[in-house]
Amino acid sequence: MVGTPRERARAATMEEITRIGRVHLAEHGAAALSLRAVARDLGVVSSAVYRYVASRDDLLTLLLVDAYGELGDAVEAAVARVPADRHRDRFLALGHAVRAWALAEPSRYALLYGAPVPGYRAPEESTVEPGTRVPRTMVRIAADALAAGALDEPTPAVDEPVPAALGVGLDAIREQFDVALPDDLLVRGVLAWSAVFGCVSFEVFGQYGPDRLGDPDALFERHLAVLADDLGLRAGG
Amino acid sequence: MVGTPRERARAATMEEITRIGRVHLAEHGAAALSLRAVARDLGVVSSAVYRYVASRDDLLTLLLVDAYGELGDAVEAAVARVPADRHRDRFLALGHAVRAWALAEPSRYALLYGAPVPGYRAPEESTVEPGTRVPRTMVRIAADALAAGALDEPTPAVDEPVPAALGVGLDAIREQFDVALPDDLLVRGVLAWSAVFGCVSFEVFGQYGPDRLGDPDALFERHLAVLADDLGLRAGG
DNA sequence: TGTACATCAGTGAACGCGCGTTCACTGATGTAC
DNA sequence: TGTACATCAGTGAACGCGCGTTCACTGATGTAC
Repeated sequence: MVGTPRERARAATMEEITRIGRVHLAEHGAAALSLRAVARDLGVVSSAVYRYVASRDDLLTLLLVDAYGELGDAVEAAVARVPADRHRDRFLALGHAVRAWALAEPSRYALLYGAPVPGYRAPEESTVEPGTRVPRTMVRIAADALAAGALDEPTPAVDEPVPAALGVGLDAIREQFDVALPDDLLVRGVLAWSAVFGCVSFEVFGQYGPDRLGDPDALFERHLAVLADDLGLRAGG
Repeated sequence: MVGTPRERARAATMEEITRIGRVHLAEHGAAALSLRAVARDLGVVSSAVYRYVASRDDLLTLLLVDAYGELGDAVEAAVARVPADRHRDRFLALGHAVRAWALAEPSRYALLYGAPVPGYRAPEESTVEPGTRVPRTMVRIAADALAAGALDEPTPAVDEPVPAALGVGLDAIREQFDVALPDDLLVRGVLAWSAVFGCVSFEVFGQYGPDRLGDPDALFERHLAVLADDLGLRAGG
């Protein structure tokens, strides 16, 4: 109970708009998200929504940040539930959390990781930070494992060092996430990151076909295990 | 020059519709694809398009099959350009071809591998076959390598055999693609498949952020190398 | 070869719909003196 | 404590737009005799 009654009413309406937006996203997808429909469900004339949201794109941004936040919360909570020295289990927990959230919220997942909404550009300033929470968590897990000496040295895929141009990109990651990981490991981390989301997207978006390869749980479990191996994460450590 | 003039005119118009549809897909995305807009570009009144296409969904299916076909052609041609006994290079060629097509045709790629278009269900009978050409090609590469004794035995990620329910799904793949691959290898194949598309989707859909990690070419190259290793594909064999 | 008929591409008007956004407005809630 | 004023949520009408789909129609192209 903070702020004046008016402020509280405003905050409540704001939350209600977010809630309704989530539902519409789930039912009709991002491209069909409409201010008028949200207004209808809010029980208010369409122009009234402009008191809360500057435009349709603004509403999309709101929902984008909301979804990134929820996914980020879910992933961080799942990882935190695992003891800090069980690095492989932390990685597996991250993967499971991403998949569970995506299966529970397919349309919001699609908003984040499907094709970009045509004609919409997410504003970087409000979107980059919430959008990097998952990769940040993953890089952190790898860095912790490395620091604890719990990482196997994987057979390098290529003997040559990474090209200079790629090295610059990797430096940016190290700086942004404040970790010190060698090039090869960082590249493997990026692969694990995109591979996890690749598997999840294939499952959520129906690429495995109508019969879904029989047992999606077991399939994902095995995939995570291979990716953990690629990172050098030992069982039990 | 086959068929009556009328039939040829019809085929030409059909192709023109497909061409215009591709352009609209590229410019506005699948959700905004509209029969009326296609009619406008075709220089014809909107109802005339119904002579060629039963509905908007029908047009989407047409474009879906068209895109799958073009991607399939590109991938198969790229793989065929590599000598049949250079299995790893064939796999790399597949990956490069997928990525090149996706970067050249981001909206059509999004139609195939982004989130499903809300409210649209692809008819299986016309869509499954063209949609499985890439995984079929990949499984074939692995099977050829195995048959030629050119596959390293990878360290198994898990010692236990795959669960029965997953085994059933794998049997279905073996039957559909007419290959005999052991469970573990097949699971790795599915991972490589979804990981390749995961990497490509991240790049095409902008998940790597505005600076794109510096050198996307080199990054993808390394990722492909790791995935090839995971399949046991030896360099040069 | 010529005529009667069938096929089919394309027209134009209409149906009912939903959309984002602006604008002048009413009336309730809050604030300063 | 009471009054004058400012703030702000919500109204209702309007703008101009695009959409999918149906329907009765015209007129050209093809076909059977």
